[in-house]
Amino acid sequence: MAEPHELRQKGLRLTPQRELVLSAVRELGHATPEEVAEKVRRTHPGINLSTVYRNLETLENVGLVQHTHLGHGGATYHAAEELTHLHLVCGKCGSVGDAPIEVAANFVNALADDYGFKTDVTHFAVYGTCADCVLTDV
Amino acid sequence: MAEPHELRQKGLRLTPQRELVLSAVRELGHATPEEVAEKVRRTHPGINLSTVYRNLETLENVGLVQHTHLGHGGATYHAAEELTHLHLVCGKCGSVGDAPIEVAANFVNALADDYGFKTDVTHFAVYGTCADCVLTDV
DNA sequence: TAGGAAAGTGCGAATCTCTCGCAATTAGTA
DNA sequence: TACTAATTGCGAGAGATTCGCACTTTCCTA
Repeated sequence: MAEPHELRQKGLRLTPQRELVLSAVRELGHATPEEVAEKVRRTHPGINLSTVYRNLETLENVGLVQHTHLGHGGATYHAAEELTHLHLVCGKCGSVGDAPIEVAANFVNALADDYGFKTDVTHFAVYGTCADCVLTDV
Repeated sequence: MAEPHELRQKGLRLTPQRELVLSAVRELGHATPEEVAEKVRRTHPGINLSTVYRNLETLENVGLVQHTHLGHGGATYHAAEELTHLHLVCGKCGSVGDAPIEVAANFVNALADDYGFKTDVTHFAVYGTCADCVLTDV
């Protein structure tokens, strides 16, 4: 136990709520703040929604989690170490698929070369129609 | 004047509000519902915000306008015929640049070939850092 | 061309999501 | 152990969108 907790290494105080929020994000994979709160409440019923929002923001500032936009309005959070894929959101069925970021490598390079734009492909989802719905489509 | 109005062709009733919303979207290029309402109110002060929302949705259903997500929460609306470019949103300065959809052609094809996913590149913005901010960046 | 059904509008209330202020609590430090 | 600053809980508040409902308007039909 000589090594400091990862949260402490980032200069954050170690509170039960903070740890719970972080582990909830890690366990859930994709999660909205609301879902994180719900998950945390299973073991810690008293936790406040504001606290969840604030901790997600704090954890994002130190790089432990990141958010992406999968649709409509709400952001969804991921553990930073899992953000190695992009999201394929289907507009018909609402499913969220994954694809390795390498698929977008050429696209990212083209934007960098032609526009000097440095793209973060994981921040927004890729919207469209999934394979199943393309087939089902009338 | 023998040919029916484009709204009627789509099976919609022709109301002044509807026409105003549609032409506002066309004139504005990118616009949030709030901006559309503001624009319409210059000539038709009484129009209700609910009506704007409802008409945007209706017009989207018949394919005359489309919405995209440029950031945070709010959707922005475009006339369908103008959606020929993708949006490069800078996370630092908030600027929104354009790029022709052709830049994404390979990317779109790769997703189609590998995952059967039919991508609508214009629906979500492409997030990253614009050329100016990349230079300015420390 | 008048009459009426159905679509559309205005209005206000209700939701949902997220942010803020403030007082009480707690972690980490000396 | 005592102190200070960070953190939490809670309730209020802001912004965006949706909904119900009564009234109005469009457009089809006789």
